[in-house]
Amino acid sequence: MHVAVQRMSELMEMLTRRGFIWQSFEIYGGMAGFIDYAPLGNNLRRKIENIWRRRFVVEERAVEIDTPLIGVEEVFIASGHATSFNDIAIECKNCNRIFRADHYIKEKLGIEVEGSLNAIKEALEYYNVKCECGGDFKDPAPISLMFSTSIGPGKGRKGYLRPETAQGIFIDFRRLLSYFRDKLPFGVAQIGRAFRNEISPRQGMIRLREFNQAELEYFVHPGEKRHENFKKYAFDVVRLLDKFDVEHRITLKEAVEKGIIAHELLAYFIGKTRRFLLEIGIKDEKLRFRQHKDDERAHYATDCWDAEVLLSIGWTEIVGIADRTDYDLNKHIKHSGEDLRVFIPYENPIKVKKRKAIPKMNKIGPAFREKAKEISKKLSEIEIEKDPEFIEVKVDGEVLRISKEFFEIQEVEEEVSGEKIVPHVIEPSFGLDRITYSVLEHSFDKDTVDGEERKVLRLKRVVAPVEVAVLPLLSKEPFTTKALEILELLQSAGFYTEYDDSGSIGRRYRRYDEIGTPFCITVDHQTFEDDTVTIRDRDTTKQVRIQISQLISALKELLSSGKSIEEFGIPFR
RNA sequence: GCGCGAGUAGUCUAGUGGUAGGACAACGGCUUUCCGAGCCGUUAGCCCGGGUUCGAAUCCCGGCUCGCGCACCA
Repeated sequence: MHVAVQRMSELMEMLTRRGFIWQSFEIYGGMAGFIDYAPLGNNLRRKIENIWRRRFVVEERAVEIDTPLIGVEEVFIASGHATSFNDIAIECKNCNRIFRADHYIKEKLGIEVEGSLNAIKEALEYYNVKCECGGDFKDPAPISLMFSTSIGPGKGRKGYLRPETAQGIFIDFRRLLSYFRDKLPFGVAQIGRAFRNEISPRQGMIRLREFNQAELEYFVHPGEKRHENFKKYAFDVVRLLDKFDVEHRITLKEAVEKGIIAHELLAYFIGKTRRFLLEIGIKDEKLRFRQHKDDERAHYATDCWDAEVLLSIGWTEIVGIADRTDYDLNKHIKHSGEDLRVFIPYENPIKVKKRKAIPKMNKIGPAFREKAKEISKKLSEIEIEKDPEFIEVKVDGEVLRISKEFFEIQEVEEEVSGEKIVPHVIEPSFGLDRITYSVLEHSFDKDTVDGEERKVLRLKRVVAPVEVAVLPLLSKEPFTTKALEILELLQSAGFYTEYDDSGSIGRRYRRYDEIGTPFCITVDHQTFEDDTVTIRDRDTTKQVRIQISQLISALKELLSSGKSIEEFGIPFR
């Protein structure tokens, strides 16, 4: 562990010095839980985001949207965050320890108590609950994990900074459904900031108060939790830690068949997530998927698997893949009164015989006047079993007893062409800051070149924040002008480049090794004889000579593949 | 939020009440210079606020940040 911590502080030092990550508000003393993405870190995160987009949006029947960071209070009352994010805490006057009140009461007294402030106050008084140390508790008080604000001038309307991006998607569900022409399954992604007022943010980029999420909400028919592309990952061997702490190294197909993973769709996203993480540079041997224990799952999830990576601080969650079922949509149906169900047509419409009450409008009209329309509507909806003397209907909250003179019972044949269901949602939710940090830690390396220690960031080429550095061998004419010409050529082709003519060539190579630049182009004496430059590979430090005219196509191919530079030129030196 | 420890230049670090020093980095120059070479020069620092004292980087109090432990992590 000691070595790991040492490594981490070395890495953090480099990340600050070279411009990946900076402490926010530094000149005003800083504030825990906030970081600035410096130039290189920003670029790295963006590249990771873009690959995520390709894998989780472009390759799926999915779209990406962008909704406000501030949400009105109603959203979080509906989602449950306003209550579950307001845990009640109790603090001991004597030993100053803080507990979550409902957990503490359950543990000590074995009683389930409602999470409200009043209920907890009563319980504490009634049972005269004391701290483990014997001390008295202070009055219980809520700790809100959501940042609150007010919208508009004066008192305004209460709002919160969103604690997850997901709610914005659920709220737009009706619009999204019609965008997808009323057909399941479909996915909706959102990449953006979320906010949690953590009590004690720690460990640099790992627990932030403002952080970046990439979430996909994948809506499916509850009976069809499958994916047509599951076969792509079915035989991938994954490391699973199930809810009983049993470790498995098995194929996803087997895991589904044995019931370790609840269904194929979750397994699909586990497989897809794993491939994505490997693609951006997470080490397979430091990656596992851990199933949430029954008492650990969030208020909304049934089965939930976290992707965890091994970092210097231990196993750390970087992705959560949860089956949120119909929890969120049902909540919003209830609170907003909107119908967020999806109509699923049957393959063949079914004919059903039903006994129904046919309203006699000529009687109902005069008797009930303005309520008549509503009453007849309610009557028609009800299925009748026997011949009743009366039927009760609820109109504007009032229960009316409609006697049989107002309707007649008939057997009707209705054609049912489908049913309305609330779709379930599978949510892969990615913590981009943690992922970015994990990629950095898994790439941070040292080796020996010509007997000297070298720091090298072995980033995958596809995520490298600087893709190619252009270096004149000597910091003078005509090398500099030629190098600047090549720089411009590469910039206009869209590469992320750096130009550097400061210090000896060896020193410059080390600079770009340290920030993970995969390739260096060097303009040397021979450049002026045959229009070639050298390309140097970061990992091997080998060089090949290549025609300047072929540089762009060679770099494009090199950066999007794992190919060796030796396929693109003649070895040099 | 509690407890323990720490905070000096971009980075790392010496300095325990009396002029704040070094290494590396960065920048400029010299050197026919392909893997952190050398030489000369330059830039640059006591986390913030208050107190004690003739005098505070140093002692005391408070805050902030970082690390560790506890708690928290929907």
